[in-house]
Amino acid sequence: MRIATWNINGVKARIETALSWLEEAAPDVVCLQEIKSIDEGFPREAFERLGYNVETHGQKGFNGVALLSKLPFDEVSRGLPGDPDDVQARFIEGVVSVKGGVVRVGCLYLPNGNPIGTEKFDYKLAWMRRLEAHARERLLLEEPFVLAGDYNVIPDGKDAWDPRAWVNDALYQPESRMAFRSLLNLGFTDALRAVDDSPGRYTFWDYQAGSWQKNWGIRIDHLLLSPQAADRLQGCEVASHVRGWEKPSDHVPVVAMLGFEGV
DNA sequence: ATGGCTGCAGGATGCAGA
Repeated sequence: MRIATWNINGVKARIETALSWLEEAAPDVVCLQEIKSIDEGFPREAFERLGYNVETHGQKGFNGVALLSKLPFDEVSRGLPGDPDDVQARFIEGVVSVKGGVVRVGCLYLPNGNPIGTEKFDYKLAWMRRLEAHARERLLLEEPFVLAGDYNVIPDGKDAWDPRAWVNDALYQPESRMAFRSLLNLGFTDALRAVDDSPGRYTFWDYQAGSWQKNWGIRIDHLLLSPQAADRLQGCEVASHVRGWEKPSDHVPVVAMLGFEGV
């Protein structure tokens, strides 16, 4: 089973690019972030034509997440628990059945948090505490569980072309990185790092300043695997070539391969 | 390398992103 995460930076602006990659890579489950669309405006038929079941959690203008799956969803839930006043659409979770069990997938768009020293950074850290609490609950289920998305966290210096350029950025603050480590230390496996610990495995290149051409990238899109999912891990790849396509997102897809009977 | 771009809402340009 191929499970992908991709911040597509606007589903309506990216529809042709998205469909091209889905046809090329044929992932079984896809976590999309920054759809920037309300549910009613999501071009679901285009994805359904490729054989996907579609579940969205959108809002007007910004944010928004979606799940695509070739297998039908047994359950779907929208929103991250822990703050009923949070109106930002940044989390959706679904369960699909495979032979002998289930796979649970959480799709997240973690707040950027810039600039530091403002309520935006406080919101980021609070959101990460809520995510950890939710993840802790889900791990009790002892299921294959994949928590995938745009974490907006650069975990390590080797995850940036020039870490010094990020020292005052919310994505690389010690508090952000510690919260990510705390989440990992619940028992998750960073899928890419389980198969490749080399530097330069970036998932984002800014639109500005020729960042792609200069390879000024960062790694901020991650798939975290529960022990039951990590046991199935067969590989993980960053589809970096997609950044060079026409009308690209500033993020590229990351795909983890999990072995299940039949998929 | 603190944004030189891009998408969205709305119908000009301001906001948000990372």
